[in-house]
Order: sequence, then C-alpha cells, then structure tokens
Amino acid sequence: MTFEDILPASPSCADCPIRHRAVCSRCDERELGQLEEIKYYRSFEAGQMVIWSGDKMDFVASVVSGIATLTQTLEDGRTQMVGLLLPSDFVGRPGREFAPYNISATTDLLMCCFRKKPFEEMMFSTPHIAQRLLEMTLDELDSAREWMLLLGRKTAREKIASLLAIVAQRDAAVKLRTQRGRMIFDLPLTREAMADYLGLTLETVSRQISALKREGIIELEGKRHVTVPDFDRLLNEAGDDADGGLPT
Amino acid sequence: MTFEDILPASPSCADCPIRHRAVCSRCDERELGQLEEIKYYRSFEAGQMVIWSGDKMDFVASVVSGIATLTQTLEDGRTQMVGLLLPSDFVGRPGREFAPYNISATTDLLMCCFRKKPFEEMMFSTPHIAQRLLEMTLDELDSAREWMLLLGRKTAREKIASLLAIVAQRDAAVKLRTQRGRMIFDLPLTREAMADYLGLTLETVSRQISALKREGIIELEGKRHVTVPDFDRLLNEAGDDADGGLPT
DNA sequence: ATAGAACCTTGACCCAAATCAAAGAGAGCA
DNA sequence: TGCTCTCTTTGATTTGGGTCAAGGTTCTAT
Repeated sequence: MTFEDILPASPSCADCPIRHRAVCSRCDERELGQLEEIKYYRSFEAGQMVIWSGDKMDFVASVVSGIATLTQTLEDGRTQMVGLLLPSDFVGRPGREFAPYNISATTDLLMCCFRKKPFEEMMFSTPHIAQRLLEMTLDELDSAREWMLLLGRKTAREKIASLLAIVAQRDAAVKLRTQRGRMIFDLPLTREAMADYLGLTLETVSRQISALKREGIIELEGKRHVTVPDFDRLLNEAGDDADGGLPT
Repeated sequence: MTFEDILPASPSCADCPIRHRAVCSRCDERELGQLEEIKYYRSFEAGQMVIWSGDKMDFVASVVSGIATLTQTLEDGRTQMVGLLLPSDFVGRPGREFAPYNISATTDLLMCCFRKKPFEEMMFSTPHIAQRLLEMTLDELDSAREWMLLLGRKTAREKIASLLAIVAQRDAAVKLRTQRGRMIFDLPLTREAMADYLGLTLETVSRQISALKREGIIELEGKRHVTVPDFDRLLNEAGDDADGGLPT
C-alpha cells in the first residue's frame, strides 16, 4: 500500500508524498525532482519506536499509512501524548538537530522521509516552502493550544467526545467526504493511548465510552469500530462547537 | 520606560525592538530602516483587551514592558490560558488574518507593533527573517507541548512549583543573571490568572502556595513578592528537571 | 481616617476521577 | 479445542481538587 491508495493525487504534484499538508501545492518540476532525490521510505511495526526524545533526528517525514504518536513522560512514568500523526501529517523540525519527543508507531507505519540537510537547503532557497512550513507549524501550535483547553478545563466525558469527534472528522476528510450525520470509523488507538492523549486513566476512558454507548450517542461493534448516528449530538457533548483541531 | 530600559541593546541592532526573540540578530542597515518605517507603539491599561479571538489582527508585535496573556474559553465561561507574554516575547502570525485567541493586558502594557502587510513582505523577501520566525514558532510549539504534559499529568502542587520555577527563571534571564540558589521576584499574575494557566481553581492555587510557604520552599512578602531560598528544592517539587519551557 | 472594591486565604463538605481489584473477550497459536 | 496474552470492562473504594461560604488584606478614592 502506498500513499496513493490513501490520498488522492494532486494533479499538479502527483509524486510528492507530502503534498497535502506540506510543501507541494505550488511545487514546480525542478522542486519535485529535488524532493525525489532525497526521499526514502521507512516502515515500522506496531509498537515500535520511531525515535526517542533527545536522539538525533536527521530527517523530516510525512506519514503515508498508519498511526504514530508524539509523547512526553515524567521521570516516574506518567506520560502525556502531545500529538497524533495520521496519514498525510508531517513531522520534523527544520533547523533542529534533536527530537524533542518520543515518536512511536501505534499501528504498522509507513513514512516517507526526506534527508534533513538537503531538505533544509531546499527550504532556504525556495520561499514558498519556508512559508508553507511556517503555516503548518502555526496550525500545529493552534491545535496544541486547543488541546490545552481540553486538558485544563474539560470533563472526562467532554474529553472523550472531543476525541471521537476529531477522529471522526479526520477519517471523513481522508475519505473525502464531510458530513454531519451518520459517521462510521475505526478508533486508531487503544484505551490506554486515548487516556494518555486526554490526561485520564484507561479505566475512566472505558467507563465514559460505555456511558456514551449506553446513551446511544455512539454505537460500538467490537472494541474499535464506532458508529456515530448523529454527529451534532456527539459534538454537543464535547463542550464546544469546535470544528476539530488536534495536535499535529 | 522603553524597551531599552528593560532589555540590553544588541550592538549590531540597537534600534530593532524585536531583536531578542525575533528577526533581528542578523539584521542589516537596510532591514532596520524598513522595520523602523512600519513600526509604532501601542499601550494598554491593566485589564484591557488587546484583541478578541476572531477579530482581524493586522499587526505583529513585541512586548516592550508589562504582561499579556493569551486565553481560550468555552461557552460556559471556563477559561484556559494558553500563553503568557513577557517583555521581549513576540506575538503575531504572518499569513493569518484573524486572531485565534483573546489577548489581554494583565498589567499596564507597552507593545511595539509592526503593520502586518509590510512585515510579511519583508519576511518573504528576507530569508533569515522567515527562518527566524519558523524557529520562534517551533519554540512556542515545544513550550505549548510541555504545558500539555503539565496540564494532563501533574498534580496541583507540581503545577504551582513548575509555574514558580518558570517565572523565576524568566525573571533571572531578564535581569541577565542565571542562578540556581536564592531567587527573588514578583509574581506577575493574580491567583485567578495562575489558576487559568494551570487548569486549577483559584482556591487550590492559594492553598498550594500556602503549603509551599509553610514548608519553607518559598517565602512570601505580601501576596506577590516571592523569595525562593533554594531553587533546586523548588524544581524538585515541579515533578521533573525541566529547564523551564512556557507557552510563549 | 474611612468606605468600598478587588484580591486573597481558610474551612467544611462533596464529587469526579483515580486507584485497586477482578473478571470477560478476542486474537493468535499449538 | 483449548491456552495464553493483551486489551477491555466493571465494581468497590479512596482521594485530590472543586465548590460553597465566610472572613481577612491591601489599595484606592473620597
């Protein structure tokens, strides 16, 4: 499976794997050629570490398929997820040598990587790429801050509803349909990973999901397959009208 | 009082008010002249709103003196601070038309503003400025994510200790001395503002400050004037060895 | 000086979510 | 078919921090 299977090609930029959130909506032939030269693929198994916080990170990358998470931990093991990488998301920090978080694959993961040095050189010589990167970073910052509001002020139920709403919307976006009625998708995270994302325990996550199910706000088939019969009703439980916004 | 009183001038860039965290460590004469043409000062009284979330924001700016906060709120009034602007901090979003958060002055505030349009033009034609802005935005993102760990996983006591440690370090940095022993500074925030920053209630903030005082980890004179007799001991209460990191 | 407002502290009580514990459900495999 | 491992659910109990309430401080204005 390649990114082609997951994301429809942009006609002007068919072979650029990071065209969706990154540099390529305005790439010309020369730039595409340059990107082609410095790109390579890496795949990871579910549970595998992509990079440890503090390690040297000599690439930037785009998620082709699978899910990765960015996490931070305290010394005693308490962990907080600070970002979730879904297909088409970009990760990497031009101008930074070391990774600031743990990045790990929660499912099998395929990433399209670019060597950092040449990527940076390209960025410095190509204004629209630097602009695009700044724009992306500002998007991430907005998402991180929206998540701060969730972590600091929302109840457990609101947190769960917000997460479900965001995953549902991301899923709908990937499938190229935006709807506000019935939505069906698979949760890409374990209860524990959700807990780490929301600043809760896994038991609380489980209980709140059960409660939403009991009340008919969601339907569950197995542990992961979710049907949302009425998206607006779910959104209503999320504590705001926020149209999504998730860290990275 | 001008920024000159607060921040030492960089010799190569004496008149550029955003030299410290923004664009000017490598500015040449021509660029300085351009900045001079588009800059203006705005002052605000304590409690005044600088801008409302969603409003058009046609400037970028640097804090000269005073404190400003970035906040987000839910419809029912629960509010979460997502950033704290201290002297020398930069605020603004090249390429964005509308403000994503409320910005308000918590003390009297002086900002050095640049009209956005010409600032952006300058950025697009000057590679080192775009790079510097990207770097700054990545710093903010790291700080926001560090704050996510605090909001999601730290106890009330650890939150307070973390905030005190950060304010102490920022204060020491402005005074151009870095120390790890005795530190003396004034809290720039009310108990309520601290609560909004930390995702707590003001009563809990007050109780935890009292507890730290009772145990001799801090000394208080009045409500705001703090002495930290042993900085390492305070840091120890913060739950990690983190060397600061605060949302902008 | 005095009144009022804004801010802060402390106490009593309560509750949402954490913790501790045990048992179910699926998936893979021998 | 049953075994085992991982993930999930549910129950019982505890607790950190929220809520409600009453005073205390400090500052400003008169």
